[in-house]
Amino acid sequence: MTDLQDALDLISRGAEELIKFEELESRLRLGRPLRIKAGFDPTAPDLHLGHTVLLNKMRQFQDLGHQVIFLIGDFTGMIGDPTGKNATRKPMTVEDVQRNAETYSEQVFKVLDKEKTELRFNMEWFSTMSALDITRLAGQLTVARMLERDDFAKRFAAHQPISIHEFLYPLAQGYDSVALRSDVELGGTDQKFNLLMGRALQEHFGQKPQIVLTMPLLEGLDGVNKMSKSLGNYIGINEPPKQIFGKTMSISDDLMWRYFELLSFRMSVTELRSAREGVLRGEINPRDLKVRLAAELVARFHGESAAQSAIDYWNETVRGGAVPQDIALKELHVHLVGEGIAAVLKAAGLVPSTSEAVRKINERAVRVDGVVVEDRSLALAHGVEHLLQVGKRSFCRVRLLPHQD
RNA sequence: GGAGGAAUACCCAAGCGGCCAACGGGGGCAGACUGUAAAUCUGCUGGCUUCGGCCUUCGGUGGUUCGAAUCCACCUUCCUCCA
Repeated sequence: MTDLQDALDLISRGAEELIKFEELESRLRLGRPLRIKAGFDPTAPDLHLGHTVLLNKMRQFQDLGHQVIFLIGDFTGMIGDPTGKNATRKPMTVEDVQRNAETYSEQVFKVLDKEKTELRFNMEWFSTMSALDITRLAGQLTVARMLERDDFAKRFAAHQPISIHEFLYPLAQGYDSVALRSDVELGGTDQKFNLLMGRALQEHFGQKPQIVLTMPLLEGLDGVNKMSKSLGNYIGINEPPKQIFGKTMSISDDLMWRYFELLSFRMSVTELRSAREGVLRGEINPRDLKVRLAAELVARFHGESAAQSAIDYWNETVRGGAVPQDIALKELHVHLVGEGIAAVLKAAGLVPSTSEAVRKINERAVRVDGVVVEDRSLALAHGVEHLLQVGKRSFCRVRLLPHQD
């Protein structure tokens, strides 16, 4: 009984919506591994933490002993989830799909247990369907029901075009659940309509409707917009350890709780609650919690030792203000008549322009060999190695050499 | 097809003949402080510079003028209303 309660707690952690809770409860009681489905577009992915929210949930199901199905929508991907653009997507070749599937695997199995994951493609069942089959499938749904979907409703009300084929996407995604006999389907909140479609179709095909679990969209580093590559507010799972660590440390104390809830495996819900109280009482420094979160994330994608060295690096450079050890030496070719400091900073790539360099010097943000530069006419000698620094975090070791000509 | 309106720096947005490299906000960067790269406060935010200045920029192309982001013509793109 407590096992069941623990499972329910873990499954609901961070979830936006669970339809329906009682169904999940009774299905867990069956004692058999449930089939957990989540679908993904066959695009070439470059995953960031936002994507891992869903993967984490899948992983939790795996840890509870359930069967996770990673479905690549190579058929649905050709339709494209309705966006209002009045065109079907360009068909992908088998090779495209294969390549993208591999790119997925490289990243996804940093979170999921590969051995316990069933990888499927929905072309498996759609490629053999006839026009008659599809028409019959479409016969299960009414236009009115389709128009309940928010973006369809809006577009219809605004007299914007909706192509017939756009109706096929939710239909196809729903049918995937029938083909896979899924017990639970996971998706982002934006997927709710499609996920519910699975319930409707499964019922028509005599199956028990799947439980629908939606996960929220993770906010990006700014704490406001959802994490996305185009906004640049993301932490990529393939980023180097120091970057993952640093970016995590830069989130606000408020946002940290959200990240813990959705991204951490190590901090249980109860631990999290008491940590929160500790911070409120001023007994716990939020920084220390953030360090734990950052370390956990680095460890997940790069291993424990990388996490430890990221912590050490952080303590030395950010907290201690020390100069990092591993700064590459750059040899710059400059004119014989001593080049001004501003030009050298630009050549070293520390600032985008000499004007910016001059500004930074005026802001007393530039150091050469640890000494603040006061005079922008400073010229560096040739042959000697110098340590340049702009702000607290940008370093470059340079040696000036005479220009070749 | 007809009638209006709008296009300004990374984004939003003022300016409507000289005081405009262009108000303000966001974002970004830096400084101070701190318990972290959180929060808060302050500064900076086109390029080049021998620090005197110089050069390029306000959708595009021409024009008017001593002088244009600002006026005129044409072009391009977007939005709104009518059919």
